[in-house]
Amino acid sequence: MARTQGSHSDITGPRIQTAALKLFAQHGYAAVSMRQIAAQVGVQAGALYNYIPDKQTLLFRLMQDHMETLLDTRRRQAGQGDPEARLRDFVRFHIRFHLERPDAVFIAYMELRNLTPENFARIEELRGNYERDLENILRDGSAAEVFSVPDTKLATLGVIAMLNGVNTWYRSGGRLSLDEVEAVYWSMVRKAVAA
Amino acid sequence: MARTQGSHSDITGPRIQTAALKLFAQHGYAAVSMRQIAAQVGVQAGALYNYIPDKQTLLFRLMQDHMETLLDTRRRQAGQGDPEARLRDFVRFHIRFHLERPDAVFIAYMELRNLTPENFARIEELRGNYERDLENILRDGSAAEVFSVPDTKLATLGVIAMLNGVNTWYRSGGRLSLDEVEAVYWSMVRKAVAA
DNA sequence: GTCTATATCGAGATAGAC
DNA sequence: GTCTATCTCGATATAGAC
Repeated sequence: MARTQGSHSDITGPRIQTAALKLFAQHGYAAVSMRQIAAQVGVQAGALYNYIPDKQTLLFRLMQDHMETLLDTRRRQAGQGDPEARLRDFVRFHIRFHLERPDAVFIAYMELRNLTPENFARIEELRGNYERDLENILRDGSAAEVFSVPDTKLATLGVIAMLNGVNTWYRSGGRLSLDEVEAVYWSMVRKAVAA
Repeated sequence: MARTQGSHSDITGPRIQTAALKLFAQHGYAAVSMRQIAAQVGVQAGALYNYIPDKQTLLFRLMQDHMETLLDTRRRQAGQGDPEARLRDFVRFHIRFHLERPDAVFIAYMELRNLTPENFARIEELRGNYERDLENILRDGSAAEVFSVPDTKLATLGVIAMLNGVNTWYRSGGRLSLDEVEAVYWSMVRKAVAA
């Protein structure tokens, strides 16, 4: 029988994360109230505080989970081979991973300024780890003279910025398939860093 | 003599815009109160409403002013010549213009979702005008076979995304001068679209 | 673990005196 | 044109019953 009260600890926790992710991405962290999140989950606002100490921690955990999933997934999938193959692999991975979770990506990007300084520093450290991955590929390729970039750090930031742009316009079912998008961006990245 | 009351219509209007620009960029539109803006200006909150009908209109005007300044400045400075010269000119202009006003750029990018649908559509139209400028350069260059891009529209978005990234890390007095940054990005863009 | 009720606070916007 | 005072609303977070 349906009940409107009772214990749901197993499902309420994840549902809070999911609801907050969606609402923060849609309206922004500061514009979303705890009441809205609770309504989306189907509980009263007070019940949220059984799962999170406060709103700030909720935001931080969303961003931390996202960044750690990014790093873990990348670590497991990262290919070997020559620098060009590794770069191609990175481009493909980055586009695909980010297109699969647009809400989390959007939040991890747009809500940095709503983190406390301590939380901000922790997220930035994770982001730095990810960027170093690409930077190493570009440095190895430059050393092997298969790439020629005027500045390894700027090339890293430039490539990531270009790839991040995909999330702002791509919609599945649009003019281009995911494979086509990957091919187009790989073509531009490859040429941009080519010797 | 100093006075704490009286008429200041000539200066209060611009000061509201300046204060709002700074505060919105720093904390986000939704997180900034009208009282904060008023305090920065040096008036009481009620006085703001002699200049703006509401907070939403204040945000919209900031973004509209920014986009129209972008389009006007570009129109006056746009160079002629072959597609490669025009592309180089665009890259240089884009980086320089955007680095000169980081707060306005940040807001025009991050606060789109806080606009009403009508205001959003008007800003997006202005942004489309700017993107078409670059798109025409890439199309002309492809037709002349000095460029080779797999998809003109995606190349446009890719280049702009890459260039926008500069604003996230550049600080004057840092490792690279503005001229060096322009040279590095021009090198990457040129190669990315080269035939 | 969730509920209802509430404490405390600050938001956007307006009214009317000066 | 700016002030003070205030209306109305909703925010985060907590307390205690069930």
